Amino acid sequence: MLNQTEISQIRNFNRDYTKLLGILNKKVLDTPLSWTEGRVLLEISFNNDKTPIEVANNLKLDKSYTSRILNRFEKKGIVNKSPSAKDSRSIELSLTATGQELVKELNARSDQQIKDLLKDLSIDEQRQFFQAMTTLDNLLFTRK
Amino acid sequence: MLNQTEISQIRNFNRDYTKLLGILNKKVLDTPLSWTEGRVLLEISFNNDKTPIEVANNLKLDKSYTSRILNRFEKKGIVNKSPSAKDSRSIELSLTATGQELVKELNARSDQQIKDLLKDLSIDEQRQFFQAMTTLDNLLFTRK
DNA sequence: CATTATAGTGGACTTTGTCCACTACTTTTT
DNA sequence: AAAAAGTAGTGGACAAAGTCCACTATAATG
Repeated sequence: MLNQTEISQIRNFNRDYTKLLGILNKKVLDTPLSWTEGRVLLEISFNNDKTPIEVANNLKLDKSYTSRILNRFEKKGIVNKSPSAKDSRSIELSLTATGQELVKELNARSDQQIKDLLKDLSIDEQRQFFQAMTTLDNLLFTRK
Repeated sequence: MLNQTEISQIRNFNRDYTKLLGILNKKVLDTPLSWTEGRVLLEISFNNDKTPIEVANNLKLDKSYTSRILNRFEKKGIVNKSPSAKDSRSIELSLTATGQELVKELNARSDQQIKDLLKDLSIDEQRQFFQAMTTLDNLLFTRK
């Protein structure tokens, strides 16, 4: 088991890392979308014909809140709502051309954010970074 | 330079990791404090006789917002305010016994959070985790 | 059928955070 | 020493983000 000092170091890292990502997000994400709106948009972009309730469940958002976000998106011409064939209580969401553009832009910005994160590292260090992150990912997520 | 796939992997990791920490925070932090309030409390706990403006600057919070949080803390008996000797516009903050207890509790919970994070890993894997995290920390923060 | 559950919506509200203006004091400039 | 400029803390007013509840319409279950 890890000792107290090591646990503190992990806590420090977590704090610093989330802070760093938060700062980069603030800087990079000067889009017309809030953070949650961005997540909703990306969630819809993953596969088409997603329903509002799926979005809400996957992102653990209140369904009422989600509904309002989607209304905004519709008003802004980012998503289309079409009645679901399977369940007439429900709705199928799809991105408009504008929405797809916005997704592209968000993705490009997120990529740039990562590049910024690594820009002061040498090629070799970037490889080390990637390797270490992959280790964490395997231990925490992938192997589950 | 890292390729597109690798960058995507990093983005995925970042998303998963912040999500994980967020969930743990929500679950663990069922204290009477919001996240920002927790940060303010810890900030005050680092060293005594900190002034409100120092707290606001260090945490990059609005000073007005900070002022309100501190008022709440005072009302709840978490911090004491005493007039600053050096600058009579200012205030020196200190934790009450209650406040110190709360800090202890927050720290214990944060430690527990880390332990929960690692609880499904073997000792050897925990060492791998720690090693990988240290590498990231060195590359991103410490060596700066 | 009758009951129970679910999808989406809007109203009302709370929490969180921002912006601005103000007072009281301090520091700097002249 | 007086005037000007800057700073610490506060409250009002507001905006943004998120929660809770009640409701309608439909679906699923027995």
